[in-house]
Amino acid sequence: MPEASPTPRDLLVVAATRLLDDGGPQNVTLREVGRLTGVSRTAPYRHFASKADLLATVAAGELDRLVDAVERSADDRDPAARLDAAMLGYLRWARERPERFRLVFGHWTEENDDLRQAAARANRALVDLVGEAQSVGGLPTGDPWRLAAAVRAFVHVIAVLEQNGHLLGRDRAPLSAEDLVRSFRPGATG
Amino acid sequence: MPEASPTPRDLLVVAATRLLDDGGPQNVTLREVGRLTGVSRTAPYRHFASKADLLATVAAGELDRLVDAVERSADDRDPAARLDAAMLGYLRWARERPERFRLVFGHWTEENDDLRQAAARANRALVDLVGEAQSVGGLPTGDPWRLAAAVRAFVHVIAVLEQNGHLLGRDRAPLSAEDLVRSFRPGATG
DNA sequence: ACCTGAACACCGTTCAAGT
DNA sequence: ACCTGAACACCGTTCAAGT
Repeated sequence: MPEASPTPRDLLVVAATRLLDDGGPQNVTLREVGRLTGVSRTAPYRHFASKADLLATVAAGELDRLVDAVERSADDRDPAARLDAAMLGYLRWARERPERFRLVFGHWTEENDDLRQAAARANRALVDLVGEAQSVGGLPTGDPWRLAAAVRAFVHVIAVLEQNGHLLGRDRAPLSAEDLVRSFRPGATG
Repeated sequence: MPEASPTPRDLLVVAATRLLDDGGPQNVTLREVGRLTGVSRTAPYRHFASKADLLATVAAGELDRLVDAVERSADDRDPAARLDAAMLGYLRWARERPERFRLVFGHWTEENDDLRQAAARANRALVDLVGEAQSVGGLPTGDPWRLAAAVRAFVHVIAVLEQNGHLLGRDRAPLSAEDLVRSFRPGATG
């Protein structure tokens, strides 16, 4: 069966994502989003309540894609290596799409059902990965939700630090984000 | 001797900081900064090249204050507790001034000499604290610069995670940022 | 169900001119 | 050394009106 043809709404999201990649949320203007999709500059208001709502929709979609990318990174790995591979996949996604990464975890969006559901899905996927790692002995036992929070915090922090240049040395070699991630060996999480 | 009376430039920075606290960088408009200080809306351009330059100046000043607050937190502590106290001071500063914290480490400013110098001072202060902790056995030996980078990364990450709500659980108790900071016990740092 | 055009209240920035 | 006022090219958002 053929691809469902994209709705006007989908086209607006695609255009907004392009503008986001080009220059961050400030570069996303509803007027330009309209122009890029061949409609007037007020047409986006037929589909989104505001610019913040449009950005929240973009963020929800990108969070889903982040989860997909992380899960693909873990595929085809032996069980012991899956969590490490997933963390490296997260890091790579953040590095290759810095503006989307900042949008997803930043303060540009509004409370929005799409975004809340995407966040819930993302958390569920991570808890599954962590539970799996526990079952093959790659992580200590304990509340998987709590351990997943630690994993998420750790890898997220590394990604943020790398984006903000905190890992760079001026006269010495930069710290490797990948090395830092691979060094993650949590103790008990009582 | 009396306080040096604030220059027009200082007043603009104060007004910008107030607007920043109230609503983030988007809430800082040069027009309103001018109005708050009793000058016209284009007067700020006599002192700053652009809005980004004004924000970079604010960021430089706030980074200095962050360093001051961190050093005050470490004062009057026995040597073994100084580094922990400093990290908790960093955390508290970030929590109490979220907009300034995001500005200092965010992407709203321009390359700017004030900001570069403030960053250099901040790093020097942290390397000193780490060297001191090493000398009393509170941290493993090794390149202090490299270890300082790890400390900075760790505490910064905790602060970011807390601000972004990554430490909250829906049905369970939130992770304590303070507990996480106190759990920082680095191993060898290659 | 989707779009348009005019309008309102804002922005950052430049520039000629003033004291 | 510092400030003003007019102007330009933008914004997000609303609304009456159209198909």
